[in-house]
Amino acid sequence: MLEKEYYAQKFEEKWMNKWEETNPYKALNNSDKPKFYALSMLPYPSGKLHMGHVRNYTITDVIARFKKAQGYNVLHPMGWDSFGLPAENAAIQHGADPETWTLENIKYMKQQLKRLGLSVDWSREVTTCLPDYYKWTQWLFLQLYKKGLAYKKTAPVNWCEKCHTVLANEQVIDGKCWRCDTEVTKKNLSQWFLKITEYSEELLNDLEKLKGWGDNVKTMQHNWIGKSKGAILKFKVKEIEGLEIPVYTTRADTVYGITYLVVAPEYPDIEKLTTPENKEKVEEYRNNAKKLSEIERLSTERIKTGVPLGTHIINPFTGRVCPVLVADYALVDYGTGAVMAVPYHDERDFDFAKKYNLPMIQVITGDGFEEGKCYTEKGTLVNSEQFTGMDSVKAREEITKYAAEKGFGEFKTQYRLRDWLISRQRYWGAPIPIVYCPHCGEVALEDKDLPVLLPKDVDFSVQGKSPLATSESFKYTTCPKCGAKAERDLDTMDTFVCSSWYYLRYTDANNDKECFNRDIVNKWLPVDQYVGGIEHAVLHLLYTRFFVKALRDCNLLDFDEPIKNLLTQGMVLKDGSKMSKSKGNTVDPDDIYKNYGADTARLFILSDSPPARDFDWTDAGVEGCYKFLARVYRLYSKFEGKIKLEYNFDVKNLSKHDENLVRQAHIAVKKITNDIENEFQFNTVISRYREFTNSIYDYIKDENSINYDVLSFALMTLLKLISPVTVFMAEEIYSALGGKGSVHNLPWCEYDENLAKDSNITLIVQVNGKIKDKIEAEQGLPDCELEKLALASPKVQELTNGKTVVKTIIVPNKLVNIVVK
RNA sequence: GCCCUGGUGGUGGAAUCGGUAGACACGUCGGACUUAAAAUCCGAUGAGGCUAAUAACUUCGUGCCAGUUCAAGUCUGGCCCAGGGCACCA
Repeated sequence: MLEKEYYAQKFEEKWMNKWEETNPYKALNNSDKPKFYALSMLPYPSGKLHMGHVRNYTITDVIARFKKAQGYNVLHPMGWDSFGLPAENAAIQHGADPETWTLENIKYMKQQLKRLGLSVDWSREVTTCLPDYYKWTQWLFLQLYKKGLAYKKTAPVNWCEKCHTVLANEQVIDGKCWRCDTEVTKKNLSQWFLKITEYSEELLNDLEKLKGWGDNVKTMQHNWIGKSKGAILKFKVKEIEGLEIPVYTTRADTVYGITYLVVAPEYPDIEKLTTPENKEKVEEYRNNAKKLSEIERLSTERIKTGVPLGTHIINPFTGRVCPVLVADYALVDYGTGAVMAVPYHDERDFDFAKKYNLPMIQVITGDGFEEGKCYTEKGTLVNSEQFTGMDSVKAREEITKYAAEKGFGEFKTQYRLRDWLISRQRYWGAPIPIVYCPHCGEVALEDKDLPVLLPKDVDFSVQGKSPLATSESFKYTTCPKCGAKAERDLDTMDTFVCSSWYYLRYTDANNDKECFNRDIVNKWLPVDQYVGGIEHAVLHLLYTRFFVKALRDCNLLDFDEPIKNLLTQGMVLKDGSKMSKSKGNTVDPDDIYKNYGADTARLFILSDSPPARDFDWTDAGVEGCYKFLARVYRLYSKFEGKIKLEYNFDVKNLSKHDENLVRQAHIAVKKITNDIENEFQFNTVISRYREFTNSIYDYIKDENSINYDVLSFALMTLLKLISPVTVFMAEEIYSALGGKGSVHNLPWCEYDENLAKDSNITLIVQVNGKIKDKIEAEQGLPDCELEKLALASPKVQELTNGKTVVKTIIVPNKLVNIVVK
């Protein structure tokens, strides 16, 4: 029996528990049905679910349920990205064990997810901080290592003083730590890197294959990879025999305009290039540069400074002798760390040359060129000997060719992308499975030695070095090669390594022999629909693409891209601004479950805004959705006992009144199906629910004229349409009406194209493109009939009277436009 | 500076192909029911003009300016603004 009024709290938990017992959402690794892999970005177990999670997982859940109803074998898994700093910081602050803290959070949040009614196959749950998972993270690291894709090197790396660890380039946002906003400094450390740059070209080219990704994400990755085509040119140093300075340039066409050369303060040969009389000034300059923060140094506003080194280069094209200077506008880690300066045709060189009174030579001219002003556009070469008169774009090619022939240059493609630094000086991560032996050096562990378990006897409070160094039991081991006493690597891996392959593990989550079975992973991948936040555009979403390509080359799987379709959902705002604890405008999902039920939360978070846009959470909106659910529920409650699960009618014999409702049902099915298939426009889907519900209310206004077969058809259609969104209410109603099994196992509704439109049309009558009349007419009248109808309109006659009809435009079933003079 | 996304009522947002701009809601106002309130149900709601009028009619209206077209929120060109990304990248 249904209650008289909708009260979600009475039945939501009942169904949650029932589904827990029966696991109706189990995905099968062998099924005849076509597969559909619906994936959400896995949560970090921070303690409680927030509304961003609710939005993310509701979207994925509705997609998964829709596809299931359409007959797909759906894989919709969930897991925990559970290594990372917050657990460790909690350990430091409250003396808790990071593992206990994390697992407790998982337990709580898992309950919250279940309460949200997700159709997740929990038998495939993955927890990245547990040994049965990180064993395979370590194993995969070793595969990359063996393939030469993981290497250790000493380099200046990004250091966050607050997090006490290094960061990857992608984790530095505007010179600050992505996690805590602390300004990042540089440190020289020996660290592990993954060779993502080996895949620069493929990562860039394959973006084109990703038709199901938004342009915003693709452009971000495109910019991040930052490909540019140019040339390396080598300049002999006049004072030092055998020493050359190579530069990278995209403007080889301007070589005849070079008047000086600039090297970065960290340029390796800088000391050789400095003459004794300049030594003091140069060192002072370099020390100052070191002190400048990354943010200051990267500011384009800053006035450019530099000092001469005292040495010179000879321009091989002109024989001209040009001074070499150090200036911090040259960057050591891009190109060669040295820049050829052509002040007349480069803004930066221009500013710098003006400040220090360095000479300028014009070598390009073109439209908009002005004497004495910097000209950076394309044009025609001047003052360039045999290249004078050549188009500048062509000259780039020709001059580089010339340089190559003469042996002082070559073509060069440059990328901005850097290798991925994955060492972290923190405890709560997967240990790096490498040991250092005094005899054998760097040695990879063997498979049988995995996992390298995290030790418990650790002092978390150490700062500036890895906490693992404080564990004697962990630090010392024996060399797998020679058995001598050896030391382990004391860093852990970036958590983004763990999250780069979790969705592969879902396909075969309980396999304890392999990280995943090759056939199974090939079968499920690529992910058909991935849903998550845009903030991972150049983090997770780039790393994971690299990972799959690397694992393919390690011969572990057979596809090139992991994600076929990507939906990046917008943020959840509260009353127009970002939800945050400091502003005190957060909404706790538990409160919503308690006061309105999970169905209301699900319905509301999908309404109002399309998924990709930001969503504004308002109390009034929640209230409105709750009322709508109550309105739907009342329909079923009111007619309980009269609603038939099996109904029977022939549309041809129905009254206009009945036929109209049947049509409204078919229209609703058609539009809702299309809206979901067309970029998951759930906001309009929910509008259609309301429209169709309003139609049913219209239909029942006169209780005496109700045909219960027709009404049952409409109500059962509505129930099925709404079931992916309001999962509990749909099940409750279906069960109360005596439905067998679960409403969530019913197939999706079909529609009849002929019935999915109104029987009549409103013909729009225009005169000279302006609407003058609207006429009710039958569907499908021929053009000549429509024209007759339009011309018969009194208003049209009034307006055409005494004028000539030039032409008539007819759009079938829609519009007639009469053009008069 | 370069790139991406967007700009529609008081608000969130609708509008396959160029073909009724503002679906569906929120809000507001009014009505029914009620002793009263809540809930519910019904109705009005882009701006202006004309009007006794809520009827009829009419003008304007999708960031701005042009253009194409019988017809433009939608297409083309040029701008403006907002949000996001990249950037002393040579």
